[in-house]
Amino acid sequence: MFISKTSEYALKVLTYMALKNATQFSAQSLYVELDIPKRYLMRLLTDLSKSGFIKATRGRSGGYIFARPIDTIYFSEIINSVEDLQSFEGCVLGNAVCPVDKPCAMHHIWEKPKQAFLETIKTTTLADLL
Amino acid sequence: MFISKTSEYALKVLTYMALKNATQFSAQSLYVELDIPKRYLMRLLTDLSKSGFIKATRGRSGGYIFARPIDTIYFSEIINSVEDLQSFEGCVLGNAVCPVDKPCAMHHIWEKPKQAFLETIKTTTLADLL
DNA sequence: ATAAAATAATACCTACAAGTATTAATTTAT
DNA sequence: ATAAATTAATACTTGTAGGTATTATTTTAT
Ligand code: FES
Ligand code: FES
Repeated sequence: MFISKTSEYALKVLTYMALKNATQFSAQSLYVELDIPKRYLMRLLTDLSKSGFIKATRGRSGGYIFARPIDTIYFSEIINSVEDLQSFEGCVLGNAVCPVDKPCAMHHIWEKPKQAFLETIKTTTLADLL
Repeated sequence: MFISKTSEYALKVLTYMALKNATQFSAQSLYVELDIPKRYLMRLLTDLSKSGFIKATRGRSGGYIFARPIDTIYFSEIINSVEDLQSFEGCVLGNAVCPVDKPCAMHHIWEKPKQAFLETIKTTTLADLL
């Protein structure tokens, strides 16, 4: 499972845009390139727009462009905008946070993969794809 | 998100049993210890039983015991019994597998956390908790 | 024998993520 | 001005993981 389908879509869209280096992307053009249900994609684009990653211009020759320099957009921020990143920080056996005094049975074993994941998404930006 | 709630429950049950070192566990006793909805837990226990991790004995003084030595039970096997481990092996951007010739934009970045996760669950058994 | 205490099977319900449909608003080419 | 091409808003539908309810089966203490 790892991340939600919507996170997957969001990453797909933004990584595509980051690599393609076009000035503007219409929902239609993204739809034909990426394998995401059209209407779902369109709503996602508005969401990503509201979240401040991209900027929409409406109307006949409209579309989306990045709203910020891509070296300021961390993967953690993208994922966090469509699902709760907190669920990754917490305990794998369900505690809201890892209690420092009394960690769960899996705490130690879980530490490495958990940190690898969090560190990767927190220290990597879209620009690192280039 | 990481793993499903059901995986979480399965791990919770089996790690608890592995550490507790009692000869037998009733559904009731597991219910009062672990924070899992009772009926859901009961169904899960039958599932874990069918999967061969534990063995049920019915009747008045029944309950569950491990069906195999716990140093043969890998976390990967537990998770795989309640959700599809394949979804972790595949591409983070949705391809069924990572195409060796043409990996996706995130493939390189994703490699480390992905391997950390898979390696941990594939090389660790319940006995390693002791 | 019978009742109690346990697991098993089956069916149903619920909440939420994922997906779809419809209509509105905005911009620009003509 | 008008129509076309785009994004935005809102509401609805679907699929499925998670959770509940009911009844059946099995075993053992009495
Ligand atoms: S306490 Fe459970 S993972 Fe840290
Ligand atoms: S091809 Fe996407 S993660 Fe490997």
